[in-house]
Amino acid sequence: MPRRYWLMKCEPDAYTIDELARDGQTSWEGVRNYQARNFMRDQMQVGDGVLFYASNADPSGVTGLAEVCRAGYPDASALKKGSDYHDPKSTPEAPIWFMVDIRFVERFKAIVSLETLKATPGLDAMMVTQKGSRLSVQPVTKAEFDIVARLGRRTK
DNA sequence: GCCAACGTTGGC
DNA sequence: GCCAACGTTGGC
Repeated sequence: MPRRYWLMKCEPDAYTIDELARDGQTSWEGVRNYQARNFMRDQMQVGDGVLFYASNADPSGVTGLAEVCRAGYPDASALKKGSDYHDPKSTPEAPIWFMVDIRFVERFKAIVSLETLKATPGLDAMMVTQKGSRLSVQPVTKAEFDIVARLGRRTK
């Protein structure tokens, strides 16, 4: 299967590209949306490229690159009583929620802001640039991924 | 902090 | 299975 590309959102209060750089890799726990879950459970593969997106930030935008280093597996936090992410409907036998692991690849010199994404030709179809798009794990094309990576590497 | 857009829940 | 009410997301 060819390498695929994704955009994953996270609020800076929860996790940042700097923390990923420090940790090397992390488990993407806590996603509680079925569409996003399906992508992680069914489609994301080791080696897939990830645009790391900071949402609810000032400004919001892509702060770096990551790579899937473990394909979808059950999200243990859903089973943990007392966890913020606990879901009583999920059981070890029939887990509802899934996550992937990602590893740090690159921290952009400067954030590629949502404003920039919206203004860049070739990125018009990206989900994240559409109004009302709330999906926290989104597919992106290789062309889109490459454009954003180039924007992130340029020195202003 | 506001609020529009969206996803989920639950009564019927 | 409809849809109103509710909770959440996320840009601004």
